Amino acid sequence: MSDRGGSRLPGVGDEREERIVLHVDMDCFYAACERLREPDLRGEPVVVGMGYEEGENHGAVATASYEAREYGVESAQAIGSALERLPRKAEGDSTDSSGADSEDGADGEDEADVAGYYRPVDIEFYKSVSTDVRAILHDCADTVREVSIDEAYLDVTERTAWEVAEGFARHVKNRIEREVGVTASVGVAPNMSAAKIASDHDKPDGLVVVEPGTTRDFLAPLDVAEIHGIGPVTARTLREMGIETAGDLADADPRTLVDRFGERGRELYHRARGDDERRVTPTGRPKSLSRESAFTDPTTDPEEKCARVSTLAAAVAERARDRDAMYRTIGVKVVTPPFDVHTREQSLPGPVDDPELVEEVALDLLAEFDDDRVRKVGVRVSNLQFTESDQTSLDGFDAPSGTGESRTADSSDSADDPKSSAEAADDGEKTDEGVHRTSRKRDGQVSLSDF
DNA sequence: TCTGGGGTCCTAGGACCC
DNA sequence: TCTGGGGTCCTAGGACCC
Repeated sequence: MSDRGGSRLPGVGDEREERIVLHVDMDCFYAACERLREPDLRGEPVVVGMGYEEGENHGAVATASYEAREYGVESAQAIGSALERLPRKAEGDSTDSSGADSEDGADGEDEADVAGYYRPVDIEFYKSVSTDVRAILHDCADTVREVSIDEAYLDVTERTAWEVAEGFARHVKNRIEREVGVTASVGVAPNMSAAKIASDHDKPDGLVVVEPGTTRDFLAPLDVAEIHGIGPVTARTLREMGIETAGDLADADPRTLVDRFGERGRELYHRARGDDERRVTPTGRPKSLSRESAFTDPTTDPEEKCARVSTLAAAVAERARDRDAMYRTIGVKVVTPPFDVHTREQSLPGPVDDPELVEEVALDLLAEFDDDRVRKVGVRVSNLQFTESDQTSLDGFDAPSGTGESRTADSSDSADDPKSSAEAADDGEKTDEGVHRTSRKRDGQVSLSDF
């Protein structure tokens, strides 16, 4: 290619080159997966609910197929509301189905064919489908950043050229559909931000190419809320400032934006102008792991809260162990009505892999909320360090952070199974309010790890 | 919206250190 | 004792994303 910005220092000079970035976004992924193993669902309204169980009406909508959206079913909606708009298809045994709460004055209750298929989330199955898609993506690009189970960025600069980028993207799309059986929408643009918006632009089964030099014009007419990073709160504030479209935002005075939103304001300003210097980098390791769970009805009962937190603590610890992660910070999340989120966390002197300690610290932090009505609780571990210098992710830049520290893996093994006598003695003293908890700990692990 | 679960990043104040 | 400046870590909360 001809030299554009002038030749730079060899090696580091890439920054201003035009990249070719693909954003691949699976269409209604959970619903598509359900259709994969249950082809009769094709063309039918499908609702996949989390926290939902067959025949029940609690939980929330994770994914609604486009057919279901026609009836006003939306993502994140309570299943109960979804059922009001789109009754459950009577399957196998008829009985309840439509009789449920019945609709108040809704029009046709005798239009019996207006009904949808409700399925609980089966994340393991979706992951297996996702794995197949990823294999294709990695085959098509040098760098892949998986953002979630159904979404990824690809840097394909070295694999194609702008003149044929559309064909390249179509090839990726076609492979996914042919080899896996689900459809994706793909956006192609010179940067991540624009590619993301492009993939969203023609959503089911879409393919949108935004060529270099055209991004700003492409973005200008779009609502600010379509920009990644602008949520409801920011969108409202922007509107109050008279900024409604990406074009308005691109023409705004960046100083005003920085005043209102801090450095994020400057970032959004650049995004609106089609400028985004972020490079596509491979998916990194998680920074935190958590589990949370809502009560069917908000509860005041301390025992109920403790029991739930204990369960979550065990689940989080297990999750961490599965991923070879040690953690140095343990926290809880408590949601009180209407929807106030409170977090408390505590850091340890060094990383541990210690389920009992997770539970102990979590319960301790929870105690502050003993008297509160609580609708939801969660447990989280963070400040992770990965023991196995690992295989799992390609591209391992090892030396994640602390250099020699990963060797603590050994100690965790030995400290795990045999309850040392010192530890047993410690447990006996828990009676005194559990205040001294942090200082005692499993000497085996902690002392080895810090300093 | 009457609100499910799992994440990320940013900000801001206080503690502590030099 | 007070003032100045800079840096890091910890904690809590907010906004956002899928």
